[in-house]
Amino acid sequence: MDGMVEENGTSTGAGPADPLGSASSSAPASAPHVVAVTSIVQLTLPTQAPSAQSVIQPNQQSVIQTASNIQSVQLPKGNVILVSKPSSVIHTTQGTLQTLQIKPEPNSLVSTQGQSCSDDSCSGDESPKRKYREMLTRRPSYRKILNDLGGAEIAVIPAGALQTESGLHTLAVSGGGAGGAIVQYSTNQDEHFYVPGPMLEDQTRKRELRLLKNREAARECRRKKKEYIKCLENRVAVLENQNKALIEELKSLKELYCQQKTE
DNA sequence: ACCTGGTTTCGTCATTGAGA
DNA sequence: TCTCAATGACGAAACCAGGT
Repeated sequence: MDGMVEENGTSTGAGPADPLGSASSSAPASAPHVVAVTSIVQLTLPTQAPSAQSVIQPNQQSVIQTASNIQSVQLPKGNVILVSKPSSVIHTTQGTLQTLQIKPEPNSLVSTQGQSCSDDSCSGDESPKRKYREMLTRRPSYRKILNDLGGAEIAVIPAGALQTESGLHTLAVSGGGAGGAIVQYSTNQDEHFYVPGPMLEDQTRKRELRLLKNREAARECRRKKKEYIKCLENRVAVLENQNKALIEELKSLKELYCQQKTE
């Protein structure tokens, strides 16, 4: 899931390619697209509190990163936002369509200008992929967190483990200290083995740590995945609106053409 | 109230790719 | 080569809606 999502942009990267990435460039390239629209609204996003409605949430480790904040804009029904793309064959002149040009912030991975630095296709001093990774995933390691918490002492003996119940057997317990052996084993396949000796105790501790980390990683991964899907759904809605507007426009142009023809 | 099939959530394992 | 974070796959448990 390395694919990046850009609002109305092209999806790049080796990950799951944006299934909708080509939707905005499917218009015939031969004839310039004249839309009955009025104004172009250029919007530079302020660094204010984010809208609660935004699908793309800032300040979280997210698949979809924003430079700072994202604002949602409520438009009256029937209006459509076109995110400006220099290469687009769609041009606006007058009418009810509005174009948003979102000025990219230096660190933003979200590009609405038809270009993105979210993958290898972008040349630069540093690997964009690396930058992306650092931005998205760098956080204090769990080891560091555990150290900060004071020693990473993870208990390996569950409550009641000294009883010989449910396949859990006590062999022996030796003296305290760091090298004190935890001497238990389980006959259940899925249970962990607790075998005497500091080295194996260390192995057990490492395993617990690994499981803890992976648990957290899985949670985070699922959160990102949900966010990604949300964003895709959002894009579907945007593109559907766009499609509707284009159909309407085509209709009116046809009517206009027929009128002029009969005159 | 109980059953059942579908969905969601969570933990774990295996694998992969990047960085040291 | 080793380590580690990310993620797909899988199974188990929880949850929910509809039927009886």
